[in-house]
Amino acid sequence: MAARREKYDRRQREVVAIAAELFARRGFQATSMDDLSDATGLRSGGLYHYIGSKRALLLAIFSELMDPLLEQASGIETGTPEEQLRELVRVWVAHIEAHLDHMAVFAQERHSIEHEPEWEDVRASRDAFEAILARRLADVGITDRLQHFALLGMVNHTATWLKPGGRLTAQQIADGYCDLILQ
Amino acid sequence: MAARREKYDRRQREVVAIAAELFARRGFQATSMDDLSDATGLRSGGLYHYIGSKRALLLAIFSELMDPLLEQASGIETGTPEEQLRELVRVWVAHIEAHLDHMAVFAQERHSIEHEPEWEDVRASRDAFEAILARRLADVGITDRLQHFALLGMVNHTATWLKPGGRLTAQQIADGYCDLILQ
Amino acid sequence: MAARREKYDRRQREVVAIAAELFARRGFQATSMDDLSDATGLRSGGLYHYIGSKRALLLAIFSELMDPLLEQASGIETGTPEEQLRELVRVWVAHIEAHLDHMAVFAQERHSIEHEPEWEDVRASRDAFEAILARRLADVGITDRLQHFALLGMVNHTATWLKPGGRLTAQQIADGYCDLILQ
Amino acid sequence: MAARREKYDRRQREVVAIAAELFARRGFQATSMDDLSDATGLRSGGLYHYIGSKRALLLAIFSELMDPLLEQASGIETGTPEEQLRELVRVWVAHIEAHLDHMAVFAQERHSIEHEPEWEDVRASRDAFEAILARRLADVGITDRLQHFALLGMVNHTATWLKPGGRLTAQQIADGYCDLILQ
DNA sequence: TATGAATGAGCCTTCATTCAT
DNA sequence: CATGAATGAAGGCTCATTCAT
Repeated sequence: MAARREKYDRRQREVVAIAAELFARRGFQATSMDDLSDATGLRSGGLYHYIGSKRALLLAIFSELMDPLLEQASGIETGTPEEQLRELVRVWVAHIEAHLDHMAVFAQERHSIEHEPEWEDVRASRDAFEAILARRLADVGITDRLQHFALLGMVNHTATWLKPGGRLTAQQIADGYCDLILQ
Repeated sequence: MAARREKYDRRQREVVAIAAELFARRGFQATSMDDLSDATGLRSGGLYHYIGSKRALLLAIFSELMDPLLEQASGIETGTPEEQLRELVRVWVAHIEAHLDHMAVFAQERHSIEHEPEWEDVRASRDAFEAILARRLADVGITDRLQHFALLGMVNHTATWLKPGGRLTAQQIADGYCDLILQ
Repeated sequence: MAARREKYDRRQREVVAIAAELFARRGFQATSMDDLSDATGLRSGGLYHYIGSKRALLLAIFSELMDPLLEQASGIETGTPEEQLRELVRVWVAHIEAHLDHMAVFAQERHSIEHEPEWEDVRASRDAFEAILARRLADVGITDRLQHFALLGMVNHTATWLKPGGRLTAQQIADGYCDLILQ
Repeated sequence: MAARREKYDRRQREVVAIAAELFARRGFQATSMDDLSDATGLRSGGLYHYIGSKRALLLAIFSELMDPLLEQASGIETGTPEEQLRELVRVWVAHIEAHLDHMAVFAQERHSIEHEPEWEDVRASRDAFEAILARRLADVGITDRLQHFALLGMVNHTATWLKPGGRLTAQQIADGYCDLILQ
C-alpha cells in the first residue's frame, strides 16, 4: 500500500535527521545505537528496520548533503560568468546553512571518506562539485589553485560558526566571500 | 638521573608523534591501543608508562599544536600593522605545515573540544589565538567578523590539501591569503 | 469449508518441506525466519499462520520422519523372521531415501532431542522403533547389542552419502546391510 | 619467557576441552560465549585472549579430533592386510572413545563442514582418512563402496552410545565391527 | 621498565515473535 | 489470510585499562 510506503519513507528521513544531529554534537563513533534509540523513540530492532546499519546511516547523511547540492550547482547556467560564480556560492552557503549538522559530520569523518573504498561515491560527488567550482572560477579568469582552496576553505568553515537566524544571511555571507576572491 | 629522564621524555614524544599520525589517518576512536602498540613496538603496559591514557594522548597532541603557535603568535611585536599581520599568518601556515597530522586530529575531534568541560584549556588556547588574530586584523582596519572567519577558514583548510615539499611554500601561501584579505 | 482447510494443510506441508531443506543445508539455528520467509514467499506474519513457531516446525519435521516409519515398521508381520528383518531394513532405508533432509536435521539436532524435556515424544518414537528392531534381531537369534548398534549406525549413516537416483537402490542397500549382519 | 608460554598453551587446551564438552551437550550455536565464560571462569575478554573467535574454537576442536587420528592411521604399516585393517579400526574406535565430545560436535556441525569454504582443511583431513580406510579395505579384497560406508557408519555411530568405562572395550568393539565386514 | 593476562562494560547487530491493520 | 512495523533480549566481540610479575 502506498500510504504505508510513504509513512516508512517519512520515518526514515526523521531517523536520518535525528542521527545527523546526534552525530554532529557527540561524534559518530561516540554516539551509540542506544543513544539513537532513545532519541528516536524506536527500540534497537525497530531502528534497524529503517536504517540497515550505522554505517549506512552515515552514508545517507552524506548523500543528503552532497546530492542536492550537486544538482543545484550543475543547474546554474544563465548570466555572466561572475553572476554564475556568485550564484554558485550563494547556493552553496545556503545549502550549508540548511545542513549544519550534516556538514559537521562530514568534517569529522573526513578520514573515513578519504581513505576507505566504501566511500568512493561520496568522494566522487565531492570531486564533481569541486570541478564545477573550478570551472566557474576559470570562467572569471581565476585559475590559481590557491584561490580555489581559499574559497573552499572559507565556505566550508562557515558551518562551524554560522548560527541560523543570526545577523548575516547566507546571501550576504556568500557575497562577502565572492568580493574577497573577485577583488 | 637526568639521562634517564631525558630518555623517558624522548620516548614519550615519539609515542605522541606516532599517535598523531595514526589518529590523523584512521581517526582517534578508530585507532585502538593495540594499533598503537603495534606501531610503537611497546606492549600495552609499556605504553601506559608513557601516556597515562588515550585521552591524555589526545590532549598532548593538542598541546603540541596550540602551545608553540600561541607563543610564536604573541611574540610578534615589531613592524607596521600590515607587516605584523603578514608575519602572523606566515607563522601560522608554517606551523600547520609542520603539524599536518595534529591539525587533522584537531579538526576531527572538534566536537569533543567544543562540548566537553575536559577540554577547557584547549578551547582557551584557541580563543587566545583568535583574539590575537582579531587584534592584528583590527590594527589594519578590518573589524568585519566575516573577514576574520574567512581568513580562519582558508588557513585552517590548508591542512587538508597542503603536501609538504609541494609547489608552494608556507610563505607564499600565507602571502596569498593576506593579499585576498588586504585587497 | 473443507476446501479451505485442505488448502491450508497443503500450504503447511509445503512450508515444512521447504524448512526441512533449508535446515538440512544451513543448519536449524543458522536458518532465520527471514530465510524461510524468502524461500516460501510468505512474510513473517503469514508464516506464523502456518507454523506456530520455529520450534514447532522442527517438531513437525521430526514427526514427518518418525511417525510413518514407525507405522510401517509395526505393520510388518508376515514371513519368516529373516524375511521380516529384511523387510524392516528395506522399509527403513527407503524411508531415509525419501527423507534425506529430515534425516540431516534429525542428526544435527541430536543434542536437543536427547536432552530437552520438550522432545519426549520424539525420543519415545525413536525408542519404539529401536525396540521393534531389537525384537526382529532377536527373532533371528541376534541379541548382541553391538550388532544392533552396528546396524543402526550403518543405516542412519546412509543419509549422508545416498544420492537419490544413484547407482544403488534402497533395496540393494538394505539387503547389503542385512547380509553383513546375517553372515 | 618459556614458562609463560607453556601456561598459556595449557590454559588454551583447557578452554578447548571445556568448549567441546559444552558444545557436545547443548550444541554449538546454543552455547553462548557467556556460557563458556561461566564454565571456564574467564570473563569474556580473557576468553578471547585464548581463542580468537567462537569459530576458531570450533576449528580447534576439529583439529584435535582429526589431526592425531590421521597421524596414527598413516603410521600403520606392519602386519598382514587383515591385521592392518583391524589395527586401523582399533585405533579409530579408541580415538573416538577418547574424544566423544569432539565427535558429537563434529556430527552436529556436519552442514557447516560440508558446505562452507572455511572448512576446507577439515574436509581434506576427513577425506584423507577415508582414503586410508579405502586402501586398507582394498588390501583385504573389499572394494564394494557399500561395505566402506557401512563400516564408516557403524564406527562413527559408536560415539552416540559408547560410555567410557562401559562393558565393552574399544578393542572389542573394533574387532566386532571387523568381524562383520570380514565375514 | 616492560610484559601480557585479565577485566568488564559496552557496542553493533540479529532474530523469533507479536499485533494492528 | 497476510502484511510489515516494532519489540527486546541476547549474542559475539572489542577495547581501554589494570596489575602481578
